[in-house]
Amino acid sequence: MATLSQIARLAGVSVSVASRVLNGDPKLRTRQDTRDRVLKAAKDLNYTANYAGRALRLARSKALALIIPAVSSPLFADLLSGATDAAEAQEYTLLIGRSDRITAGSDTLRRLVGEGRVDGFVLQRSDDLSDQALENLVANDARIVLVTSRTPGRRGSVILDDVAGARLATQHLVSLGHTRIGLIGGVPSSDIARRREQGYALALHEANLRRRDAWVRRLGYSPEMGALAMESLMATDPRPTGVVVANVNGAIGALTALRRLGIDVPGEMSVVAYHDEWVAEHTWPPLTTVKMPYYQVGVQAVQSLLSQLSGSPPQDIVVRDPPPLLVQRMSTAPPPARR
Amino acid sequence: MATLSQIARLAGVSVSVASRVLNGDPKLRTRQDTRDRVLKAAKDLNYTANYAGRALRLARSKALALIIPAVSSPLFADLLSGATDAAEAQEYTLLIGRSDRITAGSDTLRRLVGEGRVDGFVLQRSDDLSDQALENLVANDARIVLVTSRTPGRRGSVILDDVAGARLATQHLVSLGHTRIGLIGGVPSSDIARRREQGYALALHEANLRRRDAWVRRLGYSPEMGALAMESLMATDPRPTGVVVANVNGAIGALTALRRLGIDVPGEMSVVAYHDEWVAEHTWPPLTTVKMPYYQVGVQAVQSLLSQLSGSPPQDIVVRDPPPLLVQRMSTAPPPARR
DNA sequence: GGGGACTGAACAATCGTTTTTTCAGAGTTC
DNA sequence: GAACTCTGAAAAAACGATTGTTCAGTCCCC
Repeated sequence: MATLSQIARLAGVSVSVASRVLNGDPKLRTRQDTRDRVLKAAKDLNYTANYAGRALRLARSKALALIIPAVSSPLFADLLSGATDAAEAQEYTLLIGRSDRITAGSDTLRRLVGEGRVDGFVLQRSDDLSDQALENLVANDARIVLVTSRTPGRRGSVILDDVAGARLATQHLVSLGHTRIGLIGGVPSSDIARRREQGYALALHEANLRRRDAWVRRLGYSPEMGALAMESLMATDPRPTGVVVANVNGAIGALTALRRLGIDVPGEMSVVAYHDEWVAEHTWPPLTTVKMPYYQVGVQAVQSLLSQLSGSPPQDIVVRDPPPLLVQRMSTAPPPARR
Repeated sequence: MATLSQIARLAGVSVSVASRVLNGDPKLRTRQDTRDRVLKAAKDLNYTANYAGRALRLARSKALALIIPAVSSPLFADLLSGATDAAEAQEYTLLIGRSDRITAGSDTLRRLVGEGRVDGFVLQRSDDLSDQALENLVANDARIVLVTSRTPGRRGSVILDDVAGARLATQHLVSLGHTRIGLIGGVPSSDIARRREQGYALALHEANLRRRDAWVRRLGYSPEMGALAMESLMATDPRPTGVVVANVNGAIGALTALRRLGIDVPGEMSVVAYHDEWVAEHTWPPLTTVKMPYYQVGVQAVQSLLSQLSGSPPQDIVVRDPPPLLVQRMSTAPPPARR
């Protein structure tokens, strides 16, 4: 590739002038024809500023990392899109990494920033990464924004309005007439799971319904865990007539379990899932879900990170716009007539 | 972060010695205690070599880009894992990008390499990117390996044994006794789609079965297209009793269409999909698929790219190991009794 | 016509590495 | 003891970009 000095030589100017013209330095005084010569030379040689040279000089890479637990879940598509769009808008490059590789001993995060490969990162930690473990993994001064979860301390975060989302899902079942409503939630150590459970409890409370521990499972968000949880929930007596599953992938597993058990959905059991993704349209029955503004989380996370990079203190943001949206499909219906 | 010169100062040596000790330069002659002092200093200061400085000096970024069409499809999880593992093994960083953003006018690819951000990339182009368009998008000397598709010319490629895979899927239906077997394939302009159709045709030919154009659809690999194709296939008379869907996401859409039409799977219609992914276990009925060695494609692609970077000529690789594997679930069965 | 202000650019330092080259001193050889 | 060779390390250049400083010329003014 062409370098700045080649441009300068071709244009018959010094490197500094070339650099300033190309960067539009307002403090540069130059004749129009000099400027034109530089621009033409850059165009002719198809100039692109070398990334390493610039990064070295500026001590900034203009790159961010987005670390998410399961790149393969369609769920993250929105988050990814949002983050990409926001990064692109500021001419930042986005590196995507998997947080399932970020285990306690790993130095990936530290290195990414330590080497100056990225200026900061957006991290969605896996559920089993504790606050303490997290702090051990990153440098104290690392610029980082957590998404969907929080950590005590001075890190920034962007989370969903989990309480409102889970509440909406629960309210949907309530409004269909369900009175025995279960919850398949995340692992208890996760603040996300706690907020969703809170929303569930809130909706029950508002409807004067009894919240029974026997109807709550806290295993995690994978299809396998969803299936397991649903099976054990079906073994309770009386069993719930409707279940809120705090993650769509878990809900997909839950549907599979119900099918194995020969329980009709939504005839005998209604299922509503937290989060929406394309697969939810193609399950049987198609899943009723609560769509959360995941795209906006991606956007906000990157924006918040960038503002941290330019000196602002870390912020804790809750994305409430657009609000949680009930996507009604076919997995929910009024409860069966009392037996 | 600590710099090399800080290490050197702390260890009481010159920068050059510090650098060579840390890089294990075999040509360096040094006393053991000098070496020890350097290593200790590096450890104490928690030294990580600055990425930009190194990249600038070496004119290599030690980063690769993996560009795939739909990051959100679970299908790509394996490819991604393979590529990540292979890159990590060589201490390369992997950037993940979306090729749905790579349209004709885009200069992303050119810039990525032009800026020196990555040394080369692995590209799975979207189906609508022609060979010509592709060549326009990348610099002539860019190091690039195409995955799952090929291009005439001197680019490297790593593809699946699509003929064998599609043949296996078709053979499965044949062995169940189907004689009227349809194909829902990719768009005709894609070489991938052509190879899969070839495998389908081959299996039919081997079984002395008639291949009917009316039973072949070529719309693409999305759930929507799969659904559309299946609907139109069901309108033929006689209709096929089994269909090979050349992509699992399309097959998911096809199942949805069949459900809408009230056609029983596998009672009235068998569906076998090309490619496996976790969602296939959770559709209704669970999809019988042919699992292709996508992980290995990721590994090989990165390895092939790295060998290109170290001077070898581009290779065209077909991954045959492990061979296509039939994952039998519940969407296939013998054809209904003749009416 | 000499001093000052302005114009339009060049000069030079710097970022952190890597790597070739140079070099001082100690040891060896004849 | 002069001329080597080794040893162990320092010096210096280079990668490509940015940016504060310097500088040569021109114009204006009194």
